[in-house]
Amino acid sequence: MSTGVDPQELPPGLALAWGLPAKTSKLGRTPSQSVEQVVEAAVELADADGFAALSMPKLAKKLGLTANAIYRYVRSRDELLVLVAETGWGPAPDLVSGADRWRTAATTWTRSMIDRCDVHPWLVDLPVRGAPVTPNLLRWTEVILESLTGAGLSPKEAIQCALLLDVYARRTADMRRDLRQSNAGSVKSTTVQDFLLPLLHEHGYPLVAALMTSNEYSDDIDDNDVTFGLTLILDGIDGLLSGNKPHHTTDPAG
Amino acid sequence: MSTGVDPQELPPGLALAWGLPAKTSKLGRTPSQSVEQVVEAAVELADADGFAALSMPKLAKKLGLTANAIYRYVRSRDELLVLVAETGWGPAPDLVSGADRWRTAATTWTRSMIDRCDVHPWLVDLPVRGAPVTPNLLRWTEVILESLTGAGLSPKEAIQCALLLDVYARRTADMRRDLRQSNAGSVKSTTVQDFLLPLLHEHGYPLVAALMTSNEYSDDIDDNDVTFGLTLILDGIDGLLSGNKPHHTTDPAG
DNA sequence: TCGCGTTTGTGTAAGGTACACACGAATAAA
DNA sequence: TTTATTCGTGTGTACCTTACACAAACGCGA
Repeated sequence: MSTGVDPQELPPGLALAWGLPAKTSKLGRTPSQSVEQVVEAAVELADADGFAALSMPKLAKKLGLTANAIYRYVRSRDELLVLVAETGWGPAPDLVSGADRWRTAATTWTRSMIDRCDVHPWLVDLPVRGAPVTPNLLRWTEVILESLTGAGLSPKEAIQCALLLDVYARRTADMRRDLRQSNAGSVKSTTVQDFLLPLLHEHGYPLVAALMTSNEYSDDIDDNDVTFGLTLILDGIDGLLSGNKPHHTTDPAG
Repeated sequence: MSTGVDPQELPPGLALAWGLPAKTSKLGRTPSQSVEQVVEAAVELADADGFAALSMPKLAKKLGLTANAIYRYVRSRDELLVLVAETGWGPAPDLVSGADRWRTAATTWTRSMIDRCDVHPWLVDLPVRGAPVTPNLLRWTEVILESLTGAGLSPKEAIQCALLLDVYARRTADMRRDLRQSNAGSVKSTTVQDFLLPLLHEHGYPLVAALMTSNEYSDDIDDNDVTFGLTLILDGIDGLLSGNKPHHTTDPAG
């Protein structure tokens, strides 16, 4: 079991995420909510109105409490966000095992991340404080590490590659969401293009201007686009595995 | 020149970033500041105390004004942030030209981004609303597109690859900063490890646990690490260019 | 069984900060 | 003088968080 570490000194959410409080005393007034219910309500709130709407007063109102009462369940808003992230990402996917199936595994993993961001678009907005420390998020890390090290990568290489896949998934989901709503601030907007295109031609941005006019600058991200970038990364990993990198071993500039 | 688009309807910062106000009338009270001075002060504020300290009241106090007065120079906080980003990233690097030098160019570009994040660590914290629309940021985009299309990539491929490099640079800088400060919340903390390690072993996270104990999970990101990931991406691009992708053309799972 | 202290949850109120706006005073050119 | 523009004061709203008092529920002793 766990050592005698004081939960108070741990980072926000760590103790709660691992179910550590272990509320033994059944004394006192029974809580109207549980931590799980609070987090669940927060998730619903973010699902409905976006990450910006996830405030303590709004959450309290949704639960029929005052803003203050929330702090009996979580110590701070940061702690709540950690738990919300843990719940939002949910359990990690099951990946196929076997050294020759690492491409399938990595693809599944990355697409699962993007899928989760489609389910909970606010996942992209959650601040990332550092390396994951909660069960679900650690499981996501564990399974991709298992696939990559199983394929022959060193632990350190595996982390680097996992990070690359993670970043790629998040950013892809982010852009896809931005383009999907396509509000007035988007580059797709005719007003923006009318303003920007003359300036681009005048100040020497031929490539950006061409992309903008051909609408390739802000088109939707479809499945093929995801596959494209993913293939590129996987090919890079593959080169790393087979050791026959096209040009060099350490110097990327050449 | 520009068309008759109403600057009011443009996204925040767009008009100001392109120097559009063109304040012709010299009537009325002379402003005590200029937009450039306001933005510069905001940059200094963020440099000194981090992105969180970049608030309108604090900025006003630094300039000897009230919070309200700032809104005479920028329409909203979002507009200020757009201009701050434009100034913070600064001018794009000059890249070597020539189809056979694209690796050098891409490497320079990526390392320049990371360098900028070392100069202004808060750049990573700035929210990204969508595709860049300001002169400096568009120049960053233009130069990398020039290198990649010059090497033989299609415009759409070039954008995808540029995005990948961009994401890699930002995330690398982000992690490096997080590890550099290495505060109590970090995984490096002994308290966290004392709490987490038994749980990891108990619940079946052998790989993460091994990495954490060997301290490879939270080590600093040195130059070799940056080179590693960059090489991987560039090798992926190289495979795209030469058309001899190791395994497949479209399906990354295979 | 009853009462009491203890423990715990909740509400009220308040402090502190931030973004943003309405209005009038101050300023300086035309 | 007229007019346009900046600036300060004051206001309003919203948010995170804490301090304090009250209310409820349980265990224990009488």
